[in-house]
Amino acid sequence: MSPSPSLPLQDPNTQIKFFKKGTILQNKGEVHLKAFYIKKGLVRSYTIDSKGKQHVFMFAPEEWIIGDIEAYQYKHPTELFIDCLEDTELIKLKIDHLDQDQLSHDQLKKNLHLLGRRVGLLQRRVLMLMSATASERYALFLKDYPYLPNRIPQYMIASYLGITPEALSKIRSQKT
Amino acid sequence: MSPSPSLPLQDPNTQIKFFKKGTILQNKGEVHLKAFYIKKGLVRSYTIDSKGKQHVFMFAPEEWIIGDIEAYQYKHPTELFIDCLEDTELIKLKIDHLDQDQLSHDQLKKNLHLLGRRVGLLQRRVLMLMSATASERYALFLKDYPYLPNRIPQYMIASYLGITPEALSKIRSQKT
DNA sequence: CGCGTGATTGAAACCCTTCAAGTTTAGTGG
DNA sequence: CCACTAAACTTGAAGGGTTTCAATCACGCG
Repeated sequence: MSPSPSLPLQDPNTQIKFFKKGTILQNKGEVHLKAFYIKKGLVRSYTIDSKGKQHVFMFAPEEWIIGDIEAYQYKHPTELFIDCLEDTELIKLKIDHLDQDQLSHDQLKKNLHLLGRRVGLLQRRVLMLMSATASERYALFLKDYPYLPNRIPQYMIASYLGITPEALSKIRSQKT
Repeated sequence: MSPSPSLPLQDPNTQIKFFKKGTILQNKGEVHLKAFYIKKGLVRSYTIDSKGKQHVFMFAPEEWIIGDIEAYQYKHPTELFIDCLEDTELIKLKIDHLDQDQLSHDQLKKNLHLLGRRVGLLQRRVLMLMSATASERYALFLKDYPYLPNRIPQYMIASYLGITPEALSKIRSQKT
């Protein structure tokens, strides 16, 4: 799984901003949605369900874009928190630049390509969540994102995979 | 969850085709991918995993588009079967028309909108699969697609929800 | 050094699956 | 239109993979 193509959605006069590890970039319930292009560092989006449990929706390392397209599309407050897992350097994007009129033909095509890749990733994820056991999920994660595990605490990986930290720990100990 | 916007991706000289219930429109492993705009009827995509189990990826009733964007984006043979659950009237689309050069500005925008909605749906689905119990999943399905249950066999709904037909049957008997 | 966060390990509980049988429904041909 | 057969749904018992809960361990950092 390769990263997103280079910098679509870009507003010519946006500037790079820096945030320290732990900074919350977006809170659940916000209406003015944001999207971020990550230049350096690592960002995560997650939700907290009705039972108070966290679920990691995605990780965004260098060259990825993160945001809540669902909330934007369906015009409701976001379900997603977004925060920095490392000191991060990013570009703030306006999510509604996705399909605005003034965008050039080329920019539209770039955005299309970007969304297409996102759809592809999500399709894989859905099929994975429906068919794979806990240890299969972890194996797939290692294969798709070999460079990520050492940058992310295991309990967050477990959350991304839809299993508990304890289950992941046991899987890892068996695999030796 | 409302249907897709009216007919993007359209090739002016494509024509409507008719298929009988049970017709397979696309087989797993195919390389020349197809996409379909459903005018009337009901179509489904599904995969068969390494253990031989079926998993319904999506249902496409009237005004929806169905295809394997993942396989198209990442240039590999499709994992998805596509077949008709009812007698169906559809328009065959070329999936690589998504971002082709000759498309007009307006068509590109329509396609962007379409993909945006798809991303939104998939995001909801992922979070649902990670956080919801079997009976919560069924409740969400009824809420999002109230018009579908009486057109689809229950074992396929169960498959879409990532649970067994038996589990769904028991949930339904309790909810009385 | 000590505290806090994250990882590990084990036992019990649980939800869902699996397997099997029986029942209902739908489709088809006579 | 009925009879027959296959498909779909239901129901129950047993089993299993994960979760939950709790305790312990490891480690980085002030």
